[in-house]
Amino acid sequence: MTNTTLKLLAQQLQLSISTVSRALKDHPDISAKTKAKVNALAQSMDYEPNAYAIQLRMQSSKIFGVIVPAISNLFYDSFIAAVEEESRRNGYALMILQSSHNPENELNNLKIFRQNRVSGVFACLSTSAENLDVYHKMNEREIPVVFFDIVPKDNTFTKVRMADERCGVIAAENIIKRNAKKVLAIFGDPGLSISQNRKISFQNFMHNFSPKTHVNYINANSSNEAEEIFKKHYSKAVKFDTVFCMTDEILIGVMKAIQALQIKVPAEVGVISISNGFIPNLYHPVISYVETSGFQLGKLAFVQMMANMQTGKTVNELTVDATFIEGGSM
Amino acid sequence: MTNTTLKLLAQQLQLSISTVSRALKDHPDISAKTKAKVNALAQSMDYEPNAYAIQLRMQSSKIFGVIVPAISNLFYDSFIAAVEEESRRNGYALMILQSSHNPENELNNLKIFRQNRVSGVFACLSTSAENLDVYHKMNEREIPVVFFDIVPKDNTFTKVRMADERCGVIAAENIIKRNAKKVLAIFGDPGLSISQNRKISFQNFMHNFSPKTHVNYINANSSNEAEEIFKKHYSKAVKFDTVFCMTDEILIGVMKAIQALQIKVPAEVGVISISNGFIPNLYHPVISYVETSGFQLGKLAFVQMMANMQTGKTVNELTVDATFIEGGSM
DNA sequence: TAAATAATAACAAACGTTTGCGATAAATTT
DNA sequence: AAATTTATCGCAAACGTTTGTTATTATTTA
Repeated sequence: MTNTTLKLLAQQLQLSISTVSRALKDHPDISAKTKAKVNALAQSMDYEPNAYAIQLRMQSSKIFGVIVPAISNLFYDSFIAAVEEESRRNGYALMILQSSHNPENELNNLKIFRQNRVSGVFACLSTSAENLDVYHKMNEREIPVVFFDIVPKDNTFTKVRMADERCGVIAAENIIKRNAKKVLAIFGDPGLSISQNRKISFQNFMHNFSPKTHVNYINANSSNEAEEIFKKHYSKAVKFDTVFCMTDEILIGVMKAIQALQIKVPAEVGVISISNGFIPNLYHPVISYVETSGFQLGKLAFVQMMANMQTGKTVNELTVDATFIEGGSM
Repeated sequence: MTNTTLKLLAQQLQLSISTVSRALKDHPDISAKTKAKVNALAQSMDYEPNAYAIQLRMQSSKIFGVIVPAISNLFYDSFIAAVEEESRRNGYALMILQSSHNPENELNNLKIFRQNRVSGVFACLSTSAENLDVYHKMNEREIPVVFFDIVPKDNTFTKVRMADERCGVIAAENIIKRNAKKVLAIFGDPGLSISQNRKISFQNFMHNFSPKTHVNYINANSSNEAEEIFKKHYSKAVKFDTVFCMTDEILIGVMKAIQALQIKVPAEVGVISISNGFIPNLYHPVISYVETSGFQLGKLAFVQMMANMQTGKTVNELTVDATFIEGGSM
């Protein structure tokens, strides 16, 4: 069965296509009687306007593109959920593609976006250092790009991200408050600016406010690695009394080690992490964490997108602030 | 800056639009020399075909719609990841919308899909008993619908789902193997067919093979509820020695109770669950589980979609089999 | 009553493609 | 050399909308 079109409706009603079109949009030129007839038939033939024809005519698509490294991810999926929610409220649909941390995929995805004339794109870089030509071209074409999470250094772009520095500081504050003597701090991929920001701010704060607290700084790229690191360091003579986990991945590894070693939290070891809250709530006691919400970031990104579309080109870097969520692990 | 079009290329090259179009698609009617010129200019002006114009002309959209209750979900996000992966390999893009378990949203989403003339839709019902008219209409319009996870009873539709009965049986088998005397079995929302299938098969198997094993059947709708249930039942005189968790949610609650009560797993209580594996791997020992992979389900759904599109209408119900993954909790 | 105005609806072009068909010139065959 | 085939390319219609302009009435005004 073929789709209902304006032409079909027009034929049935012995009206012109334009009249039908205007009637459907409640145009003042059309009489109430005609409008009623048109609407009735449209309803019964369940007419749905062809979005493609509309876009072709209107030159605007009501679709946003979203690129994430992976959809199946605690952080990104909540980001997507937020953007989807807002988009739908504003009459937009989403086209979501994943880069799998591969710049080549990212390029292909952008091509698809351009072919579909998306009204804007939310992009998370697949790697930190990357060729940004495509994005510059998008800007030239007046397709707003809002970068999130992993963003380029280039300041000609609009970016939103978590307040990573604040995260580091807040974590450090709470560690100091606990009166920690020796802490194990595990950070993520040192190649990412996120890691850098969090680490440096953490380090500075620690150093200034509690210079005598001994901190071991280590990097881990997987939860397994974090688990091993924890076990290795915990076997030393002078045990650390606090562990700081920069990511959920790291926290997972650490918690496995803690359970395996049957360590009491927070009595023997205090645990603090940076997270959106899902993982910390899986344990008893609930792990205290500095909240970085993908959901909030999504909301912010959307606001920026809309601002960009209206004001032409507001270039900006906005951050969503971090807050400390008290669990029972400190 | 305006987008590059065939017309623009044609003007620059002093050729007709049709020639440019054919050159770009390597049509035999066009000379090698012309093709070269056209391709060169297209490249330098980085021409991208307008997907909307193409769809309008071709009456087919290369886009699939996906409806999930929530994107931010351990199961659905892996389903989406799989579908996205396959779609991209086959030149399709995805339009993902979430119903938030609300039939009204589901309807709106379907409307958006129709407006965008998607080539097919992957749908997860927001509630079990639901008006299927819209879906019937899609079938009439020859838009293939593949239901997944939460599927309608109606057999005129194509459905893919986990082998829920097998899940129940496998879980029961392993509980019997453990020689359990008293078990606490916590199931999810009794309104969903998933819960029913898993519960009935579990119950039957238990009853036939180990009629003397005492089983408490309880429903829980959230992890908090599961935690309370566990605590309440564990305080009784004759303690259960094994707990079965139908969902990740339930497992999470149970594990919080276990940690709070400092119960030894598997010595004091054996734990088994149904999961895609993420949550079970967060604990030490790793929880044994019957695997239900959203990723695999996604792959299967895609295969079905393609089959449907080619053969016209293959109506079928396919299931992805379940396997037992040994952790250390039994 | 004639003229002007308001109300209603139709015409037609445009958005960017694809593609059947026709046109032209060159190359080949008789 | 005339006739036919082959190689290239252009014309024009169609896909389903939106919208500026024009045409037709009916209504009001002078």
